[in-house]
Amino acid sequence: CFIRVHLWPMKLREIPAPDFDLALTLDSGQTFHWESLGAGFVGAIGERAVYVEQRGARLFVSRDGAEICARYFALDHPLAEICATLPDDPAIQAARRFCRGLRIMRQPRWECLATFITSSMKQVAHIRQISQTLRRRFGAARSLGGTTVYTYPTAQGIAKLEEATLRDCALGYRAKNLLRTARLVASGEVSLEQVAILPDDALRAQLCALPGVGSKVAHCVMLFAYERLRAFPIDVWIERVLREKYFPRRRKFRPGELQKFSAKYFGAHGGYAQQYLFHHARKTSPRRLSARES
DNA sequence: CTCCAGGGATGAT
DNA sequence: ATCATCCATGGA
Repeated sequence: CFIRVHLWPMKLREIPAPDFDLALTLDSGQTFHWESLGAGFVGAIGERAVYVEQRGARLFVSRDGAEICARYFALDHPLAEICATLPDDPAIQAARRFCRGLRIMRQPRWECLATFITSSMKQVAHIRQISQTLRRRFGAARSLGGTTVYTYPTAQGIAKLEEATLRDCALGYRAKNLLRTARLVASGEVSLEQVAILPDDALRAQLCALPGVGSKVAHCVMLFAYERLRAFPIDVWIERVLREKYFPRRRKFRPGELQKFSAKYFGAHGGYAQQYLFHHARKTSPRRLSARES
């Protein structure tokens, strides 16, 4: 099977992908570097450049990326079973309908951690811009189908830089946090691989010890890079959803109270519930464009 | 112009 | 223990 992408024809391999929506998953705020190309997308999965295109319940993937893609997009997650364990309330029902085929991906640890350190108080569009700038300036170039994709810079690569160099990438105050965390990881003082054996609470504590990592970022990294499907990141969107849909009368919440409620209420696959609620809210929220209706 | 964004760290009550 | 403030930057 061939497809012509840009200049060069590329050999593709087909893999089954039932209950999966590629475009939806790539647009759900988990990763920030995939680019639309032709009928599909190009991006890097770790050190490898990949082209992937969906036709119905099948993916067509650049030749050496099939297994990597299947793992990256978590095509083995039993989505129907996972969804069956989520609470069956109106908010979840609406979010599930809207997010059919959205999967929680398995991302490389450092790349996910670093990206979410740079995500603090940033819109998705700008997180993408920061990710691409870091990749183009400090990552490795890989040519694919006539275009070039860039890997995410390693911790060692970031650790060598000066803070001012990172600030030039529009990182703002996040530059210091990214640099300090990169140096901790690059020096081996912290091993992102070794902490993977820890139970949820201990893993979260280790992640929160890193500069620029608090509760929200730690939950994101646990969910997107450590297969902790219980993790429930609470950002401004999710807090809004929880307040409106589950506590419409309440005003005050003690710190951690919503986190605790979510852990108990959404359960073992709460991360899926969170991602569905997040994406549904973000994509359907009324885009206030200073309504002039006079 | 103002408001806000997949927050975190710090210091004051 | 909770709360207030600051931190940079760009899109809407």
